[in-house]
Amino acid sequence: MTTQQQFYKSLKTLLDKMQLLDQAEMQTKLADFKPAEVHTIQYIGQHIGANVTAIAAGMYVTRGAVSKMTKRLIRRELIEKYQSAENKKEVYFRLTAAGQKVYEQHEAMDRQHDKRDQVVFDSADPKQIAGTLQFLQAYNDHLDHELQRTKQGD
Amino acid sequence: MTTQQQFYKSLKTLLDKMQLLDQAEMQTKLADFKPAEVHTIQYIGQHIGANVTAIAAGMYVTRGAVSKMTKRLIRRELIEKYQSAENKKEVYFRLTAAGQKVYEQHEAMDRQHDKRDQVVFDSADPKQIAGTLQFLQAYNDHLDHELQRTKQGD
DNA sequence: CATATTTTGTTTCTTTGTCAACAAAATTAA
DNA sequence: TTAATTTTGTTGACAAAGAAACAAAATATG
Repeated sequence: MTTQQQFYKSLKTLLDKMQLLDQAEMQTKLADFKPAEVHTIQYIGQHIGANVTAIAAGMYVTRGAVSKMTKRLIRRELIEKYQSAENKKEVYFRLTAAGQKVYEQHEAMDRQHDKRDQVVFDSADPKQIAGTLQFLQAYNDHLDHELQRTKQGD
Repeated sequence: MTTQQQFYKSLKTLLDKMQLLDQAEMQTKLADFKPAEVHTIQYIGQHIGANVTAIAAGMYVTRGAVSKMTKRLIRRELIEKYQSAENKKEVYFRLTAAGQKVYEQHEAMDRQHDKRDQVVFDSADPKQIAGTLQFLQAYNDHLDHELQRTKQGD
């Protein structure tokens, strides 16, 4: 296996495992809400005033997916939609009080996960961590360019 | 944003972007096959003799998902199922000639992706890459322990 | 300004996966 | 060995996301 393949596999399984752990906890602590609902609430909470297209781009899903999910969250009174006077096409969202509560519960869970994995960061060489972040950033930048290229090139 | 949060976000978006790029290419080069079909063919090609449960564990999906997907691949004559004399309960799979062809096409694509991203590995300090792999491995090991713990603990 | 083009959001249909219930086989316990 | 338990694979109902077609609004172009 090449270094690249090893890197990819490590990355992939790491996230798979995180998701497995997170999901198990979510089912107990936020049982009334589907993972995708919580995920969307989190994104809206962190990006107030984002429209459907922006949320879709940020979450790497289609606008259709966001449209459906926000509709559901509105029905469940976890978010509100609003529009501006200048632009009657775009739709923006904000959390309701109930949504804010879910948001905060999820944030608390996130901090709990950070604590759970703190030992990994504590026992690693700070230089190694910094190097890892730097490498991930470089890879991300490269893929941004590639995505840009495919958008134009085809 | 803490280092951990930064790390997680980088990881997540990196894989999102990879998937975006890969999917676009798959739709042109392996248009007759759905992404999940190709993915399963790849796993079976790399793990000959794996049963449903093993495939599910390896791909981080449920046995139900594997059962349905393998059924479809058998119908499309891309894989074959077989059983052993010793164990009449477990079901194993192997690629047909047609499946092998898809497998090889996908492997070729993978090598192409490696080439596409080679520049990232070439321009990074080898020590940084090694450190990154090491850190990812340490994190993976930690999560394996955590998963073990939750399986016992609840 | 008027028209063509693009952007934005929604909807329908399809794909993919989970969960839970189940039957058959294998394993463990009595 | 027989009975209880666990493992394995399958199925049906349902959840979530993608793709494509569409209408309304905004923007660009002549």
